[in-house]
Amino acid sequence: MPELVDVEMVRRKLLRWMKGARVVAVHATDRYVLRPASPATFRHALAGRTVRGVERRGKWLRVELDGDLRLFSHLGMTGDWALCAVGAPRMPSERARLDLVRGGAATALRYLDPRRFGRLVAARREIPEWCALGQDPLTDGLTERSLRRSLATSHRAVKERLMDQTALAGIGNVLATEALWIARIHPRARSNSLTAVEVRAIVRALWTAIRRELRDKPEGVERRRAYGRAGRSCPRCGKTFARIVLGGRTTVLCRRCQAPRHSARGAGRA
DNA sequence: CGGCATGTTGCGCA
DNA sequence: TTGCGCAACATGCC
Repeated sequence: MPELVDVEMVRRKLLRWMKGARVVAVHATDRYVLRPASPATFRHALAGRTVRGVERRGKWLRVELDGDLRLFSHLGMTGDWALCAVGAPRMPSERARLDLVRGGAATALRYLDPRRFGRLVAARREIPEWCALGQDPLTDGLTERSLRRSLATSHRAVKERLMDQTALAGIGNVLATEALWIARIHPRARSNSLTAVEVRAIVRALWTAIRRELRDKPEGVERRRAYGRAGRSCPRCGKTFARIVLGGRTTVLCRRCQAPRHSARGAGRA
């Protein structure tokens, strides 16, 4: 469930469910998801507090509560928040639960995460992971100028740079793969070798991909053009999509549309 | 059974 | 010191 757009959807529903509500009880027993805090510390920090708002930067959520407390939530690969009835039986993938009261009505929210790559952190100040995040396209904006600056300072593969959360926050494998296909840029192209025209194409492609996911969620999966389509044909030119591994992550590309730019010195293989 | 997965971190080796 | 590949983390699905 975990890229900028998915996390933004979770933020919106959390805001709807939590804003103005008071946390009356906390059930949290999964030490792994709460790491390194103990469940007791976590419960104690949250109990009795009222939710003021829910923010997001990149793939991190920050629930603001009174008394200057913040609940940070990262969904990892399979995390999600869901509404349930107070006292509902625990689900196998349930890692934490907050019982809430708002205007006399009692509800509960549970954090579900079968794979447990996610994290929950209650803290009185910002956490390092949050502070290290780069610009978030939706909350901070994303322009040709800002992306050019961020790409120019790295010679790593452009796809890895786009997914570097300290450079640009929220871009994951889906958005990076989609955007580079739309922009017709080879994922292994050196970040700082891109021309102004190419950077502009990536900015536009990122917005196209983000907008498409925002609009189509959650059925939009089938509308993806490159991600998850290795072995099928490129909707633009018909050539079979190739699959490579870049930075340890599966990367799908069209070798015709996304051919490496020719370099006199003989540039990258892929 | 093996392979793969929307994420992050840490280790060992250039 | 920096950068990169790779394994690990824990679990489900095909």
